[in-house]
Amino acid sequence: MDQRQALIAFGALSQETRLYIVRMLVVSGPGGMAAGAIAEKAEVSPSNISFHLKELERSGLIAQQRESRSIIYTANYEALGGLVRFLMEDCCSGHPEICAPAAEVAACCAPKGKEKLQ
Amino acid sequence: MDQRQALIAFGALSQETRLYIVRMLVVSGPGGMAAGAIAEKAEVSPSNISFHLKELERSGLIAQQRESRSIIYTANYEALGGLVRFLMEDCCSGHPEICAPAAEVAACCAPKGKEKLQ
DNA sequence: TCCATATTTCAATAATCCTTGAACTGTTGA
DNA sequence: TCAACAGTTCAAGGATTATTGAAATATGGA
Repeated sequence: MDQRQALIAFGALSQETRLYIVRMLVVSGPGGMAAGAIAEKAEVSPSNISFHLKELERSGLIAQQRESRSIIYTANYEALGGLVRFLMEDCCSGHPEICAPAAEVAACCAPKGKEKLQ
Repeated sequence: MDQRQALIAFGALSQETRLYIVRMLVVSGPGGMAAGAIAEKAEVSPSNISFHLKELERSGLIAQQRESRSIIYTANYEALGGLVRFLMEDCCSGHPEICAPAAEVAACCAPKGKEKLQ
């Protein structure tokens, strides 16, 4: 994740509908969701959801794949991780204050720590 | 950090000059930087830097304090940490892929791990 | 008090982004 | 092949955001 990509990603996340989509797709997992289902959940028109999905795909935060008539969108976990990484990249130059809360959240994903899912 | 704040923060970070400012302030530490110095580094006009600094302050990602003639801006590490946390909040619902890289970066801030600064 | 410095505010313009509805493309089943 | 379904694309308009330069505010020193 370089600065150019990060700028696009932050821009993508700075719009209500798009932030909602990303969070929905993160939760929905590798199975993803069809564009229509996303539109319904987000309560926006097909053409509008298409506009935002396209923007999110351009940012690399989500990916698409056709499945029969539907187009399935999934979160790109690697890109999201990269963005978090980018945001924290500088913080270790003497400022653990930023990393601290991140480390805290990350802790719940520790290999052995699966007991506290959700 | 709620969704409303996150939206504003992502919007704040989605502009080149502002992303540059934030990264500069994170590195510059608690001492911060004067508006003029920031403008010079970022190579933009005083009125333009003022516009962006105001936007960043509105987002909560930076704070200001007057010091004699200068106005000193500093990064708000807590807000940045909160944003990282917000971005990762959902990922533990079965998707350690997002947290993994974050945990990796965060690791360098571990209490005992100060040997690997920068 | 007056001037210089440091920065902000304001108004106008330019640029970008979002929404909408109509038309278009691809896919499936009758 | 045709109709229905699932989405996308496009153009127009509205809304928001960014840039610019001129004027205003605040501070400190002569």
